[in-house]
Amino acid sequence: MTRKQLPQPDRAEIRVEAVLQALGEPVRLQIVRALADTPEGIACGEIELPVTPSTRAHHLRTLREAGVLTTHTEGTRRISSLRREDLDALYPGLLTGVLSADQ
Amino acid sequence: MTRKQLPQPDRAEIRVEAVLQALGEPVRLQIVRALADTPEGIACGEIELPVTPSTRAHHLRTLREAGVLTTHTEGTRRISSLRREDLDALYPGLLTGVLSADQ
DNA sequence: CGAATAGTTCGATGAAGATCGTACTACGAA
DNA sequence: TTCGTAGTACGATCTTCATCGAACTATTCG
Repeated sequence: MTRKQLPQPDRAEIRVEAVLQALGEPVRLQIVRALADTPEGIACGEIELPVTPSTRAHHLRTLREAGVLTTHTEGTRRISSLRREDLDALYPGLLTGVLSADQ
Repeated sequence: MTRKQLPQPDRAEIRVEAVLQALGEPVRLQIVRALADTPEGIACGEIELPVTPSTRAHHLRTLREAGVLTTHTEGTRRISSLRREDLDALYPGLLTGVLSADQ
């Protein structure tokens, strides 16, 4: 079982504009909410989304490049999880606040 | 001196996607940072911004319609201030987190 | 190996939105 | 009432980006 970390920005490279812009898109926010429910990470394809696989890949890349989530391969699957520790360190309260929004 | 509140969404009407999208634009984030420094509100024109007045008006409208700030007239001037109380109630920690980002 | 599975990349398209200049409105001062 | 100031509204333009289908990569399984 191959296991590899996909490229992502270091904590110091994360920019708040990119994070906010990434979170400000409905589909991506839906992804983030799904990840928040499963701290151990989840395979991209298992999140139910109203878009095609290619669009899904685009959004996951955007979130990863913004520093919101981290992804590693596990065989043919890609497991993503929130970079909660980094985000909480950089912007304490932000993630909690976003996720506290009812629906 | 005329004084009038400009139309804005009720607290219950504020949507987190709109807030995040509004905050995820560099010029608008600059506006929000400026407002955070002056709780008593500030005239739009006094915020130094790298855009023309019409673009500035566009961004202020976007922020107002998203529920991020409130604006009232004071003579010919329009004073804006953050809707900190509403945002903190809806998304506790969000604003603090965003503003804690260094630059 | 070959087939199946999970997911990406690329190019095209259409929609959203950031920007500007110009024309306009509202208010206060003279 | 006329002028100046503060700011908005509108229309045009240009850029960004969400979306898709099709082709591709990588990995596991038989």
